[in-house]
Amino acid sequence: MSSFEVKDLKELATPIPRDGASGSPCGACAVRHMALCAVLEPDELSEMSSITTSIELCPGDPLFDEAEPADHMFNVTAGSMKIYKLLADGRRQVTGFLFPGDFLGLAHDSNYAYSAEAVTHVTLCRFPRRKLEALLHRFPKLETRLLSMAGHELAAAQEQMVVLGRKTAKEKIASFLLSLGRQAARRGQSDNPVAVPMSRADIGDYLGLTTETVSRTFTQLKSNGAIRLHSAGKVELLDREGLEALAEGL
Amino acid sequence: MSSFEVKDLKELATPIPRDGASGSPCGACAVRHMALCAVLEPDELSEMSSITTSIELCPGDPLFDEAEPADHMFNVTAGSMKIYKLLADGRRQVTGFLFPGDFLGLAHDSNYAYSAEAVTHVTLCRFPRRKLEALLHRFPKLETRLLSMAGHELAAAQEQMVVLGRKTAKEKIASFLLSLGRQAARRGQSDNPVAVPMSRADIGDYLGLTTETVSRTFTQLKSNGAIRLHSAGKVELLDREGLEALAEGL
DNA sequence: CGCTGGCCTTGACTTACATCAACGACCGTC
DNA sequence: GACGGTCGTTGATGTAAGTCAAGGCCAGCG
Repeated sequence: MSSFEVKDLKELATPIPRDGASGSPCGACAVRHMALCAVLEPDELSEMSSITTSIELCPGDPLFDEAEPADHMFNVTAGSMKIYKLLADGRRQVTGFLFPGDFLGLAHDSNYAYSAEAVTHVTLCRFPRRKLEALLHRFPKLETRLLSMAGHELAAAQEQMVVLGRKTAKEKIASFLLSLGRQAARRGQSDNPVAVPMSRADIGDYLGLTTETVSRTFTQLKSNGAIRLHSAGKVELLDREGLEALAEGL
Repeated sequence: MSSFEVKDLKELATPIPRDGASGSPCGACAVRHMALCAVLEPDELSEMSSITTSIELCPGDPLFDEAEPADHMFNVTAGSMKIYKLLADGRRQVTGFLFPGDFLGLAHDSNYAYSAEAVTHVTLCRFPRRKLEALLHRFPKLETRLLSMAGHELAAAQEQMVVLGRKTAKEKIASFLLSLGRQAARRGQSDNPVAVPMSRADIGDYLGLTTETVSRTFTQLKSNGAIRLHSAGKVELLDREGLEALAEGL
């Protein structure tokens, strides 16, 4: 089955593995090649499928909260989410945005280290933690895959530290747009114009800025001719070179 | 062999696994219980030892540079290191400080994602990447262990994003001192006074501040009576409660 | 259709931290 | 034991981004 054939509308509309029952709904999953389960053979996949529940969230719905017992792990199959941490007085740091294929819920102790919330309408696969861990031990290549994904996340986290610690507002926004674009491209979606589904407040909390500064910086880049703001959260990158130079600190 | 017996000076002075030869110098390693190799049995350990080379660095010595081919992975056995990324114009973000037991060199592609440099005199175990990866596949529990360490690092990275994105200079310094203390305690070292082996410039580059601001903030906390600066990079935490309140944003 | 309530944008003003510039403390070297 | 260098501290000033406040733009809804 080529990925060509897979990409028709009907299948894109139902990438959700359903609980139990039919052999492996994962077979038709549009994001499987990006997800944890990419490394599994059909028979292994059906085992994974058997511990999987499908979940849907509306924009703003919480998936779990920081410090809550980490009983499940998840795989985003459609839509976008944000994960964040709060300070006692309500200051918020969004530590990441998640897209189809992304895994979440890796907890280093028994509780979640962050909160997770839907940005758009979202569908996920949910795995009971203990059962998934058992599967990781049965299929070491699954663990290898997870380690590789964790390595990616770690590299992304370090990159984000550079953004937060050492870049100006303009450089932060440029980096953010380019990174959204790169992620969209990896998923085979348009990276220009790039979809920006999250609010100015979320972007600010991700970049260590206020909504006002985010807004001002967008209009500044717009007047520069570097970007154009379309409706429905689409941003067109008119001067990618310039944005890249900005993002690298040139 | 209880960890009681192990803790005499002679052995602490030679935690370095040597290349090839004698059965397993790792048996005497003071940091093994914290390191990747903690999960291995003696016979497995000697296999690991057989691919290990011991390395020493003086303060300021580079271990590897960002974008260099990632041919080796490392385990810190003594001293402290920093890892950092640079922007094109020289701005630097220190993404972490490493201490005995810490692992480094996990690269998500074929090149290192950051530079690593010794802060103090450092000893490390060096593993050829391909050989260590082979060992990971032979001993899945090694991979499980690495995944768990990566999970820890990821959680630490997210915590650091909160620090960088949303905390004031005073809160950053308070968080930093407490985190150094926690790490020291995990290694069985004093967390009060806490050892601060790195320079003001390194601290600034870790916290997204200038050396001047770091210095001023230290003196401010000193006048508050929250800390006392000793010689040799020791900082005494006089008001831990106050510092913790600061760090949490209260 | 006009009202209401989110978002987003823009403007005026404030501020925490950066920058620029001395100066002091320490340390090894000759 | 004076000298040069590095690192840390302190002071004066500048500025990027935050804060406070007001409108604008929709989308949903009575």
